[in-house]
Formats: sequence, C-alpha cells, structure tokens
Amino acid sequence: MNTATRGKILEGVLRCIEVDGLASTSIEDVARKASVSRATIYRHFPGGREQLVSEAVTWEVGLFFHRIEIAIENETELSGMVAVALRTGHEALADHGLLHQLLRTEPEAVLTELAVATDVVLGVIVALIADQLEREIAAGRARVDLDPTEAADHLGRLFLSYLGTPGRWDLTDPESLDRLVRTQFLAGIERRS
Amino acid sequence: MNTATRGKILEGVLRCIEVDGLASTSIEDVARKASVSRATIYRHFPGGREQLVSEAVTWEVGLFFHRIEIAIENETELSGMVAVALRTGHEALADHGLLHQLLRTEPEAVLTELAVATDVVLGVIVALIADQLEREIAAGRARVDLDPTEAADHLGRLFLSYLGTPGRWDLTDPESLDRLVRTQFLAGIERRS
Amino acid sequence: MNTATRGKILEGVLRCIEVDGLASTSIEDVARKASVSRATIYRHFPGGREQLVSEAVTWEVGLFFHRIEIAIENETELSGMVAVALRTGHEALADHGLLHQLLRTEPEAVLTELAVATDVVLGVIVALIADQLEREIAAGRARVDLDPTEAADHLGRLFLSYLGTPGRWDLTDPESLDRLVRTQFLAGIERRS
Amino acid sequence: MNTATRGKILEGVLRCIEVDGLASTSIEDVARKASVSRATIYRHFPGGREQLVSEAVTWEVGLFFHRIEIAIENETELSGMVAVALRTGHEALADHGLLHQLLRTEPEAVLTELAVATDVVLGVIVALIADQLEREIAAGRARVDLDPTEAADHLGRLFLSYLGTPGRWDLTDPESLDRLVRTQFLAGIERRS
DNA sequence: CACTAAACGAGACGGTACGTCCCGTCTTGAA
DNA sequence: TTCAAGACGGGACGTACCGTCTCGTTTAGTG
Repeated sequence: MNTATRGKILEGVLRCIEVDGLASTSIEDVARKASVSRATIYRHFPGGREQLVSEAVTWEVGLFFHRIEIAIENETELSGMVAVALRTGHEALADHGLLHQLLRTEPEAVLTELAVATDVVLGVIVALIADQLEREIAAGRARVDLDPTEAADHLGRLFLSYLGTPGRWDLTDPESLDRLVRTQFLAGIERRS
Repeated sequence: MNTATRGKILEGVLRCIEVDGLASTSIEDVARKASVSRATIYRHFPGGREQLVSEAVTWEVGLFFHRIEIAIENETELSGMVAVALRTGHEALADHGLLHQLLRTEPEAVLTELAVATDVVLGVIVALIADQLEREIAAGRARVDLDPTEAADHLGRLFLSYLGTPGRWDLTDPESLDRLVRTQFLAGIERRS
Repeated sequence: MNTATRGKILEGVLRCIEVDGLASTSIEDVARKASVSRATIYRHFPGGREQLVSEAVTWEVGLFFHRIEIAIENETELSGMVAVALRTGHEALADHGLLHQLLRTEPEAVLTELAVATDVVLGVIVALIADQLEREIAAGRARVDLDPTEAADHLGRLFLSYLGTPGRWDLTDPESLDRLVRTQFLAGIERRS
Repeated sequence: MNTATRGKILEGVLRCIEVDGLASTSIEDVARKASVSRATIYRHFPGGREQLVSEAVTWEVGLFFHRIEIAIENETELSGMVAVALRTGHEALADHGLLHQLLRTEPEAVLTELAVATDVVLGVIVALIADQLEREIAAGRARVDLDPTEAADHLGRLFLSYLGTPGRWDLTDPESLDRLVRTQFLAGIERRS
C-alpha cells in the first residue's frame, strides 16, 4: 500500500472540508481533489467515510495541539505557559480556515474528536503542566500544599474551556489575557505572598 | 398544525435515538415509532432531519438542565448548590439512557447543542450563581473583592467540564464530591479566614 | 349539489390545462383557479382527477364537434358540407388555445377522448352524412350503387384523418381544400358523368 | 453503460405494462421485474419515467410496423399488400397482449407514440405504397392520371384508420377484407375497365 | 323567524411515487 | 500488483400529489 497515496487522500479530505464543510464533502469530491479513484480510497480506509474523516480530523487536531506545545516550549513560568498557550491556540483557531469552517458549520466533528481526544490531550497537557507545577513549587512560586496532578488536571479543563468559548475574555489583548490567567487560572495556585 | 402530533414525533425521535443511536435513525423509523406518516413529519419540521434532531435534542438538553435547576432550588449555600448540581447532573447522565447512548455513539449532537446551548445554559447558570454569590458576599461567606459575574462565569465553566468528564473524581461519593467542590470550585472564592 | 359550482370547477380545469398543460395541472391548481376548496372538487367528482379531466375534455371535444355541426347546417350539398367541416374544424383547432396546448404537450388526453369519442362522433357524423348522401343519390348527384352507411363511415374516417394531420394539404386555401374534397373524399362517390 | 442492462430494463417496462397497465406501473415495479436497482434505471434513463415509457413504447410500435413490412414483402400487387397489411396488423393487435392491454386501459401512450410516429410511419408506408403504385400504373393496373404520392398518402391514412377501429368490417374474414380493400381503398385507384 | 340540513372552506393526515444523492462493493482493463 | 474507471445495489432524503377525513362556517330552505 503506497503510503504517499494515503497522504494525498488525507490532504484531499482536509482541503475539501475546508472549502465545503464536512457535510457537503462526498467521497467523490475527496477522490477528485486527491486525483485518486474512489476505489483507492476504500483500499486505504476500509472503514469508509467514517474512518476517513476521523483520521483526517484527528491528525489536524493533533497538529493543532502540537503547535501549542512548541509555542510554550520556551516558557519557563507557568503563567507564561498558560498565557502563550491560550494566545497561540486562539490564533491558530482564528487563522486555521479548516478548524474555523468546521467549527462554524459542523462543530460536531471537531468536538467529537476533541471529546475523544480530551482524555489524551488532557493527559498530555496535564503532564506538561504537572511537570512545570512541580518546578514552580520547588521554586517556591506555587503553594506547597498542592497536589500537582490534581491542579494540573484542573488547569487543563480551564484551558480547554476558555479556548473553546472565551466568552467575555478577549484573548488577543495582552492585558485581558494576563488578567484572565492570573485571576481564573492561577488564583488558587500561586503562592500567597 | 396539531400540536399533539408534533409532540408524538419529538418523542419518537428521542425514543429512536435512545435505541439505535442517532446515525442509524432514519426518518422512516421515527415515523413508525411515532405512528405517523413520513409526510407529516416534514409538515411539522420543514427543516427535515436536521431540524427534527436539533429540536429533539435541544428539548432534552433543556429538560436536563431544568431538572438540575429544580434540584438546587432549596440549597441556600453556594457549596451545596454546586455539589447538588454536580450530583444531580451526574445521576441524570448516568440514568438517562438517551443522553448516555447519545454521548456514547454520537457525542456530536449533544455537543453541538451544548455548544449552542452553552451560552444560554451558561447564562442561566451564571445568573443563578451570580445571585447566590452576591448573597454569599453579603453574608460574608465569600470574598468581597470578587466580581460576581466573572466568578459565576468561571464556576459555570468548571461545572460543565467536571460534569462532562469527571476524570478522576467520583461524583457519587459524597466525600470526594465535597473535596472537589471545596478545592476546585470554591478555593478562590470563599473568604479566607 | 350546487350545479354552478360544478361548472366553475370544469372551467377551472380547462383554464388550467390551457395554461400549464395537463401533466402540470394539480387538483390544487384547479381548486385555486375555480375559487373552490379541494374537498369540494372531490364532492362533485368522486372519481378524482381521472373523472375530472375526462369530463372536462369530453365536454370540450363535444363542443368542438358541435360547432362543426352548426357550421355545416346550411350546406345543401355533400361537397360543401365536407369542405366547410374541414375548414371550420381546422380553424377551431388553430384558434382554440386549449386543444392546441393539449395536442402540443399531451395529445394523449384528447386522443383518448377522441378514441373513445370516435365511435360516438363517427356515429353522429356518419348519420349526418348518410342522410345527406341519400339526398344526393335521390338527386342523382351520387352513384346509385352506394351503400349510404358504408360510404358515410368511410367519409367520416377520412374527415378525422385529414382534420388531425392535414399533411401536405393546406386547409385554409379554398382551392387546395376543394381539390382535397373532390379527389380524396368524393372521387368514388360522385356519379360518373 | 452496459447495453445489456438497458435491454433488461426496457423488457421489464414492457412486461410490467402488459400485466398492470401503464398507470399502475411504478419504476419500482420495473426495477423488480428487470432484477435491477431503481438507481440503475435512472442511470440509463435520466429522463425518468417519461423517457422510460416513451422509449419502450416507441420500440414496440416500431416493431409492430416492422412486422407488417415483412409480411407484405412478398406481395406483388397493391390489393394484396393492403389486404395482408390489414390482416397482419389486426392479428398482431389481437395477439399482442401488451398493445392490447395498453389500448384497452391507456390508449394515450400508444396514441401519443402513434401521433408522433404517424408522420414517420406514414412516410414509410407511403413510400412503400408509392413504389408499388408506380409499378401498378406501369403495369396498367392503376389509373394513369394518379399522383402516386398523393394516392399513397391517402391509402396510408385509410390503413391507419381501419387498422385502429375496424368498425363494422371484420378483418379476419377474407371476403369482408377483400371487399373492404376493393371498395374503400382501391375504388378510386384501379383502372376502370 | 328561527332551525335544520346541505354545501362549502380549511387543512391535517396517510400513503405512494418520484427523482436525487451518496455510500460501499465489485469487475474490468491498463500501467 | 496496483490503480483508474465506472457499473451496480441499496438506502435515505426531501418533494409533490392524491384521496380521505374531520372540523367549523356559511347558506339556503322549511316548518
């Protein structure tokens, strides 16, 4: 099974979804976009449309979080990590035509994957945060009585929530963002002076 | 347009979804379950399948939150409200075959509605909580420097998050529940002695 | 059963057919055109659409031939009768929007009725012609050895045929018409000098 | 597009019409009879039911006249041609369940095709007859002053008329048939002794 | 003149068929 | 073998009518 073909197909799906939305994307369309026969698609994705979409979206969602991971790589403090993650994530959402289009017309797919991914994603995020938290505690910047895992889990939830629906918070305004992080994320975590 | 028929149909949808899941529920099935002709369904829901599902799920989601509202009616303190809401919500989720089945097989529909409903639901919840918060502040049980709306919004998010994916928290165990409420929900809110 | 309503309905059918053709004429349309409820139509025409169309077309076809009858009333000679009948019939066909539209888009209905009517119509025509033929024979203008009925039947057939599809014959040109009548209709009938 | 499938479908239509009549023949029925999916029918006949019926009937009508052509191939004299054509045509009509059923219940379809076909059919018939007529004239069996085309056209009309509605003439009785041909068809054509 | 019975308007409903769309399977032939 | 091309079965969708039925309202017609 040529692996290049597989790639072409997945790209095709994503491009199609970006343009027409998920519901209006037929396998025929994907085949055309990927310059591939419909039969070939079924050869590579025996699960049919479901598998096709699932893999494509999963891939894209993974990429999305990967970008965030990279962005916060250089942050040394928890507050910075959260702020940058929120900003980066929000920007990516704003930019990324596909996720945009997808969330606009069929939040389901993304949300499904998110729901499925939540555990995984949360796991990753929580691991990251937990690591950092321990460093913060060691550095005396966070309360000593915290269960790092528990707190990290909590922060992860908040992150996803505010990322998805910022509500009244303007994530593009540094000040607003800073205040959000301080008051809603770290209020109960930072060591009280 | 006879309103009883409309009801029969909506019930039919819900029963069908409960049994077969959303994806495997055709309009034909609904018609059969509701003892109604397919044509009639389109007469009452010109938007077709989409409208049909949307309305049914919206209705059910609304009912779900309504139940929670009632359950917390008699609670006088915020901590109790949150705890009861979490417990009630969790129980409803556990019981309610439909939401269960739906979340198991096609989280999309619920999530879509939730996403749509989130603002509304959050609004309602936030209003409830904000009221209560002001009372708590007045009673000296909450910090005076809180923006009630902001804090309520925050609590609402947490509520939805833990309700959907409790993760490591056992919402059926009173002690665990109590600890969750105290440490994750009210930590930054209660007045520090 | 009010008989006026019945009339309104039949007129409605005819007007509808004239405008939209038969196939695109729904009972709903007829009801609208006749300013009558759909139910009322079924009250007057329990046979439904079939009866409705049938009666309407029959009525119109009858009227069509009745006009021809009147037109030839004053003709005293067979040749004149045939010529006038052909001309009148042809004109009526050319004028009459309904039959026109009907023959253009759905010859079926007319033809059906014609086929059904043929016997009747032929009967009437043949009777007329037979009468006249006997007079012609008596007057010595037609061959004595003719069976009037048989000859009349034959003339009737020719009449319907040339009326429907004149082919190369121009029925509006008196000369052409005259030649047609003489050579094709009366050739074997007139007494040979 | 596999041409065999197309054939199966057309046969299916004809068999369906033969059994149930045209009006009671749904595309579903045809699909079943042809052991073919409904979708396939629409693939081969994008015009839908209309095209389907039209092609089927056209085909059958063509076949009908073709049979007559073959039957008269060996006749050398005009009178024989006409007689055989009438007899053969009448027999075919009597035998052929389909045309029978069709003419009984929905003359429309046939008549429509006939109306459409009339010109074509008449053309063919007229050509045949005209040829023969010229031979008859040359052989001194027909009047010299005849316009062969005109006379042939006339004979064609008569043929269709008597074929469709024989009226009082018994086309199965050789004597009656002979008399019909002599008196109504050839009376004005044969050379007078 | 009231009162009843027929005719009607309005419209919900079951049902049937239509034409369309897409999915997933399968076959055939060419690279 | 791998793939393109495409025919096919199957299933659902949304639409359009049809014919039936049930209400409530008008309109006559009669005691």
